[in-house]
Amino acid sequence: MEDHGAATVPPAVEAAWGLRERPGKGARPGLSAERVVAAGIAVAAAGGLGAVSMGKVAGELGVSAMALYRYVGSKDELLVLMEDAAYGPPPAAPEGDVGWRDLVTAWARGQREVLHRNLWLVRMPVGTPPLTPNSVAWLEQGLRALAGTGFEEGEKLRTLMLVNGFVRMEAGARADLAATARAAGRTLEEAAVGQGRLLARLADPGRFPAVGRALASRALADAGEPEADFAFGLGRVLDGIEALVRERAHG
Amino acid sequence: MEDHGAATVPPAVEAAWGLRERPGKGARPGLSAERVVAAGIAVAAAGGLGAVSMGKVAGELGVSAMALYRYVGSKDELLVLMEDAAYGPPPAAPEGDVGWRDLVTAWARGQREVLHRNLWLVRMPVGTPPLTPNSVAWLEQGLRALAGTGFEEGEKLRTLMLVNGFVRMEAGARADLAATARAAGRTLEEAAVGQGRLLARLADPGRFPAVGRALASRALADAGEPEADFAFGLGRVLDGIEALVRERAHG
DNA sequence: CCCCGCTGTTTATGCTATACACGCCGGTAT
DNA sequence: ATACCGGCGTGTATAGCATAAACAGCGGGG
Repeated sequence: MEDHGAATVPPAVEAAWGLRERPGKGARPGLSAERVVAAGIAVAAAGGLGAVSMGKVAGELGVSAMALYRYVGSKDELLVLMEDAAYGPPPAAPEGDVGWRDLVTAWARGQREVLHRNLWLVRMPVGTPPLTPNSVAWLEQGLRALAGTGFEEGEKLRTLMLVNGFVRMEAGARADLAATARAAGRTLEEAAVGQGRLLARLADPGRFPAVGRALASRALADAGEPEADFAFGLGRVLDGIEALVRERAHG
Repeated sequence: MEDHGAATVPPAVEAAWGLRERPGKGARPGLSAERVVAAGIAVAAAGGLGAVSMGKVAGELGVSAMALYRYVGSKDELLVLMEDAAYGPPPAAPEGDVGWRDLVTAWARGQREVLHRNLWLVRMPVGTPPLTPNSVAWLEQGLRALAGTGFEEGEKLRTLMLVNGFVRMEAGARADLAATARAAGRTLEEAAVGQGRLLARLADPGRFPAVGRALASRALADAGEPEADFAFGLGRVLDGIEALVRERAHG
């Protein structure tokens, strides 16, 4: 059992890659890891990530809480499997003669769509780097999108980190705004305006003149436009990448 | 008590701005919100954010758990106050005739330093948009840094979101790597290499050729260099901003 | 002077993850 | 055909969590 240097595989990762051995000796399982994960996703979709408890998930399946532990090693493992299942495989890359910019845009929008479909993903606590099958598939897709840039491999990885980070941040901000809006029973734009008014009440314009100026403009209402937020940020990021691409190609 | 449209102020926010009324009628308090928050930060610094429980924090102060509720309305409120206190006021902007790029760089590095000083901040669940005093002060500083760009106010806000998102993401990735490294008792670089070897074992190079290529290069070892990661990402973001600055100035 | 209100505490409730031991069932070896 | 054993789902138990509710003491304002 020489481990000497190789990191141990987390059980959750082994499960996701389907490396669980099924001895086929005893009684047939009445459940499956897939059904447990699906039930977990259902609970999260209905009540948010905070509503995911082993008891609730088990209730969804008409089963006792402890039964789940035959299929997932722990709650954390369940969450990792839920994340992997929710992402799913990346969408097919755009066909035809498209440049890296379109490919990366599609990659980012695909992730954004996933996060929008299941908002609980945004609140998922970050654990290990991507090691589950679909995460690797997304990484593969991203690396392919950058194939035409002439970047070194390390630069590609860092670039994807940057894009992914932006997508997650934007989705998080939107989820926050949506949550406060729902709590107050208002629309997204009303919530954004309310946040601005609240900030204006708390922040002394003498001490915070720049903040006061930003509040005086209708900037916060604009910030409630999620599509514009996303397009702006992604545009900046892509412009920054493009600058490096040009430098590599010409210099 | 007309609320008509103005969002209600979360108690945590009121507390942070020091708007709590002290009736001064009964017995003198033996504690203070500041001491509770400081104890919470101490617990988080020692055992991570997961170790922060009302009981542990109270124990740090030699007091019963319920006593804390005289000073913080809930655990969530305590976390918000901890976050605000940990960020503290932003550092002074660089003196002299420096451009927006240097100012934004200092702003980003300041945040990075805060996150590095208290790693638990990275795991902090995101709640409402920034409404606490120090958050507003950082926002003020960021807006001032962008004063020379000619951006509209909304563009400034979105730009700061972008930069802040990158800083948080990079810190999160580094914290993850550090956690796995510590769990395995290895250095950061060894952990990065271990992750790569693990990925290589799981991901079939036939299905994931681009990932295989990235692994074949020493890219993952490079990715273990946090300073290079940060500089690369921030450089891309700033280049993207600069492209828009030039467009605004010239067009 | 007295009492009200604020202090910290004790107690209790309900929820959480999960270790442990059990009864059961059915495929497999005999 | 039969016995058995390993995987299955369950019931019970523990420890930790946030927080509601009721309580004892003390000190300054009426």
